[in-house]
Amino acid sequence: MKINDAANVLSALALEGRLAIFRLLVKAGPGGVKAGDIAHAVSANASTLSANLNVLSHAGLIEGRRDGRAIYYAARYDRMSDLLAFLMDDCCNGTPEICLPLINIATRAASCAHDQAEHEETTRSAQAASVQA
Amino acid sequence: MKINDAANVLSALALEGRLAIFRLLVKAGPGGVKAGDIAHAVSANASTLSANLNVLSHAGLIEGRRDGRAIYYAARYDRMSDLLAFLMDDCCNGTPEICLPLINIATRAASCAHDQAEHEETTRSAQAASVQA
DNA sequence: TCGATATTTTGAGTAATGTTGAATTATGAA
DNA sequence: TTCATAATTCAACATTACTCAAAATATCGA
Repeated sequence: MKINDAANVLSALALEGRLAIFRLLVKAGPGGVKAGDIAHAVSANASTLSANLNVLSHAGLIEGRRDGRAIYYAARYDRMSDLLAFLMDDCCNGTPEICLPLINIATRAASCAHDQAEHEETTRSAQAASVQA
Repeated sequence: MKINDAANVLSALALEGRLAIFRLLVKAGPGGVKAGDIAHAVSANASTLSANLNVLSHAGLIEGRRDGRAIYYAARYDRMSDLLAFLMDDCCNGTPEICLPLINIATRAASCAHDQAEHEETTRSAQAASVQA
């Protein structure tokens, strides 16, 4: 990912209303949510919502698929992870030992995935995974 | 971290020029970089730079410390990790198994910290750390 | 104190962004 | 075909954001 691309994605997320939309879609999962339901959930005017969906869409963060008269929007996790990789890169290439707080949240996220995958010893593995500072 | 706070931080990073500044400071480490040197590195006008440093500063992403007539600016890693934690949270609370690409970059980042800390078997541990999809 | 250096603040001009109601397009059902 | 529903596009407006030169502030050395 290039820096201007990253700036574009960040800018798409930089408005509270759009960030709320994106988070809703991340939580909702790959099935997506109808535009109308999104509008209701974040209490937004229809045209405002449409404009904001368009911005998120152009940034590659979400995608829409038509089903009847509804359009379902879903988060693109790959794009999100590209952004996070871009943001973390500098830390790795620079002075990694400084980035521990950042690394710790990454580790916590990773353990959350394992917990989900394995369904066992949730708390213990989360603690064990944490890097000590 | 609240959503409006997150939107604010994202908005501070959402301009290519500011993102370049922030990345420079992340790479530079806790010692920071003189404002003048930043201006030279990103080839920015002095007042433009000052305005942008101010935005990053208000977002809590950097902080300045005066040393003689120079002011050194340094990245605040804790703030950055707060943001990343905020962005990853939804994934954990929603449908974690979907977030694997995202989790993988987190794991890679974590292993990069371990590599730095332990200085051994760099490639093997990075591969082992990766979650299989 | 005076001059030089480093940075910020101010003020102005320009560009970009966000919001909204009204009109439009697309789909499905009677 | 005609009507109702779902969503987008359009056009206008208000607001905010960006950049820059010039002036102001702060610090240091002579």
